[in-house]
Amino acid sequence: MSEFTSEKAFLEAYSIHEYDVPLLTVDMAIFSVLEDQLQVLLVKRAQHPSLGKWALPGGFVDTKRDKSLVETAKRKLRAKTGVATPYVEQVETFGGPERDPRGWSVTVAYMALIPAEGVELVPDDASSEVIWVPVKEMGSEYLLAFDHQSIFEVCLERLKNKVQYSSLPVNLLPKAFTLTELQRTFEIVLGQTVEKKSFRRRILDAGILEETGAMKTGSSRPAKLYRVRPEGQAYFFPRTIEGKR
Amino acid sequence: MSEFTSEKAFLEAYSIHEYDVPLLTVDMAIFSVLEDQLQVLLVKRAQHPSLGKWALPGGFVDTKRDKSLVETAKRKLRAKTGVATPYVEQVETFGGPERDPRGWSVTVAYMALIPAEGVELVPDDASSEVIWVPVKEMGSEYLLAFDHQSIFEVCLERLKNKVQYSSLPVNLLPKAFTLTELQRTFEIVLGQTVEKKSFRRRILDAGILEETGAMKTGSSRPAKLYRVRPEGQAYFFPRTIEGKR
DNA sequence: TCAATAGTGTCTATTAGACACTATTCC
DNA sequence: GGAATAGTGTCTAATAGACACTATTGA
Repeated sequence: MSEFTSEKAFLEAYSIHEYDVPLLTVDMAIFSVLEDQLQVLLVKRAQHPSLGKWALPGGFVDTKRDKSLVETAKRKLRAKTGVATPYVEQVETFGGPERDPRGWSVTVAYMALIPAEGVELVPDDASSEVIWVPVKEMGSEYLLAFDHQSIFEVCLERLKNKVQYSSLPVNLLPKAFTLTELQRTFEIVLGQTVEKKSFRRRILDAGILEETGAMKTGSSRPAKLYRVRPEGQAYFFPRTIEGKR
Repeated sequence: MSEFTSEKAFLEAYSIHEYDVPLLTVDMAIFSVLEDQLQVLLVKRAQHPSLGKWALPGGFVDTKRDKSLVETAKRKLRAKTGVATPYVEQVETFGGPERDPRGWSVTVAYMALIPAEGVELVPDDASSEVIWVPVKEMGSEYLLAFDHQSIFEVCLERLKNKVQYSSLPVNLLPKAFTLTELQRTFEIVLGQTVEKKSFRRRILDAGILEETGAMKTGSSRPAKLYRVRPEGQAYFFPRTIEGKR
């Protein structure tokens, strides 16, 4: 049993600095679709360790300001992209003695989906450059710091998997979009074509969209513009997209 | 840019104790089926804070011994139950300034599924009692320390959700079992009955089981005994269990 | 009128649910 | 033979894929 008789006495004597605690960071894979490709945001580190290497954006919890881990993630994302209302989802937490040269460390990995339009990438103290990189070029062109390559891969896998049975990709598009644009976005993330009628039935029957009333004109026949219903950010379908038989 | 010219100089001067780092723990919801009920393992805390309160088992990472977070989780589980090869899955990481009186803290929550038979619950330094509690009694009978009630609820929700489309419940049974026993286990976790033929088709067509060759006798007509194929621990079905139309 | 894209009608294949049926054991 | 449980045959309903079809615009 404890040597302290009351919890109050225990807490007054408690100092976290007496223990060998792991380092804790939050990192994120921020995805968007630009130029008909799924891309991920990378920063060039302006600080030790791994100064000058590419990495996923992230950093320490600000225990003075952040009220939760997702707040830390959103704060980092807003600093880099200016986007205030991203779709953010916790993916997995990684920990071990070897992943950071400073010692036993833990990182809580998030993925975020944001629309590409209107985003302006801004470097800060922690990063000298901020860029979009097509996910197809990851692993070969860009060598990431720490274990960020494998964190990225886990986030990408989660995204690709979830697209099979959820409406997540709506978060990659601007507020109003056509069904064809939405289908194209699904196809880009899935890496495979989708049958038009099935896709439209699936999305429309799910009831996650509503017509804006406006039309998108320009090419040929105008298309209806839709927006996401307030609660439609993450609908889960009872079946996965099955693809060709 | 950094005031250090080399990463080596930076690391030599680095001390984690100069920073205001969050506390990090690992907690887990260990599930099993006993007496035809889904139950979760609770411990009575033998240490401050919240000494004497019920809690999910867990604790600090041992930076000397643990090579990863899941190792920490498995070590805690083995200490309480003696089970060496549980099904363990990371669920979510929670963090915030209010969840622990010692300050900004983070816990990585895992859930585990273990067969009930042959498990002997053993208290240790950190826990004066270790018990199984039916999940139906959680929230009313047992008030948990910290934010463990909500962590438990998230783990339970993950489990119930995943049973809809995966073969996870096979991990709640002993090595050999009949299809009726497996069906009953699914029903207990789902909280709803399942149609026999549909269930058998689903499981058998998935190819995750193999016959042991032995039969279970005792009541009336003997039933074939099955075991999980090596890679069958977590099969994902393309559709969810839909229940009555 | 033609090209291009939006959007629909409808058939087929697959699979989960329903449920009655048969099979094998113990008593 | 009857109770009890294991296990099957087979029809129906729901839905995703296939794909040809129609609709509406600009040039």
